[in-house]
Amino acid sequence: MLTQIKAYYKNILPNLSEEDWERLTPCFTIQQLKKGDYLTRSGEVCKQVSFVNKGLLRFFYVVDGREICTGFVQENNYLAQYDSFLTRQPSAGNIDALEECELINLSSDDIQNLYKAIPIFETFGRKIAEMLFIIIMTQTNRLLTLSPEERYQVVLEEHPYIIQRVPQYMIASFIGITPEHLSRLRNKMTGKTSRQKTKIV
Amino acid sequence: MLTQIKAYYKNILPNLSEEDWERLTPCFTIQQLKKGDYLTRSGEVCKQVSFVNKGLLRFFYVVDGREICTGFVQENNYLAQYDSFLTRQPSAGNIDALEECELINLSSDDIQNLYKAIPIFETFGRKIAEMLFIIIMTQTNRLLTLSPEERYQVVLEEHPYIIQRVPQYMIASFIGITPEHLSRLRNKMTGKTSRQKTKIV
DNA sequence: TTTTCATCTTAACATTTATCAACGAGAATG
DNA sequence: CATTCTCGTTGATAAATGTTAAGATGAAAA
Repeated sequence: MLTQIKAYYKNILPNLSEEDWERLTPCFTIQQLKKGDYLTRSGEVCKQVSFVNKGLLRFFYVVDGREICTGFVQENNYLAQYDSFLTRQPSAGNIDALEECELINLSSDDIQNLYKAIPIFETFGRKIAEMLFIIIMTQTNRLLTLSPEERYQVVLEEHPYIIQRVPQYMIASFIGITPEHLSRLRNKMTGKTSRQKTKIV
Repeated sequence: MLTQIKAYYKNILPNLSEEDWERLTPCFTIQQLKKGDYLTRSGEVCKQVSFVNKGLLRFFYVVDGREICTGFVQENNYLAQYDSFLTRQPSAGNIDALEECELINLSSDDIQNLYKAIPIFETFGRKIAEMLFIIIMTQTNRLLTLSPEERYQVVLEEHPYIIQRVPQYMIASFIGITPEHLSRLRNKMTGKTSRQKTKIV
């Protein structure tokens, strides 16, 4: 059960001792989600972070009755409604399961205690925050510097798995266009020789 | 000289001891920038973080010969080409001074040493990363969920100082439109009664 | 199996936004 | 003072993208 998450911690914290790991594991709780289940809903305060042991989830907002995806998280990554988690304010976003999921959770309270009790865990928190920052900054930069077609191309190249597991209309909102428009772009792109254009990030 | 930055640290780390502060200050170096000077250039690896003691700077990319602003940082904030700083890879972005600036710098090497030497400094690093994450995540969400007009409205409401100190064409690229289009939106907006629309984040 | 539902595609049309060019105001410079 | 230069505005036009509606396909459900 904990094989993957232990490897994840060891990768970020090569110096993590067996003792510290043993102090960590009692804090873990397991959560199962079925396809379509919500992990967090708009208006809630997020009080945990989840390691995705199995499955795939999405972040999304509902604007004017439409769902807009802002991110996807698959196995072997950490996931939370971080804005809400960090600010302790209700989030406007939702997270739900696109597939059957198995999560390993860590509560806010436990995390705060771990920060105090295990110095190296503070490093873990910092590195997670730094990773998330880079991911989200990359996305922002792409929204501002790339065309929709280029953004789709990047998704294809960097996250080929997403194409397999996520409906196209979700990808469309993720790159900031309508499903119909993405369909046309795809149609236009097929058969093209690989282009070289300015790519930021 | 260090009044502002000390208050900044004390705010983030209320428990910061006078001793720890004294170990920190020798690492600071002062940098002056004139309007138009670059702090970091595309292609460079960022090896420091800067506290803005005075002035205003912008992040920007050059795409197809055009400058696209992705952020602004004014006095009393930390600033760096963080993607490059964290990954130790060359950045595609630039930072330059929109006004005469005074910066208080901390080098990568010193930061790494401080992480080891002063445990509470690790907390500082984590909180900075968390703050940056929230800022940039908010921007991404707005690019995906708000119209250009709404995005401009948000800038007006949240950063009225930016309007005063930054040329409009930079604001335009920051919210993802052309200067001409922003000019038209502003024209259209004047005289309107305050609207209430769905606002995410 | 049949039926329903979700997803993707396509077309016609509308709207938004970009492009290109010109002009004017005001600041900076000589 | 005259002269650039930067910046914002406006207009005409083009391109990109959204909207609405319809149909096709295949998966899920009855």
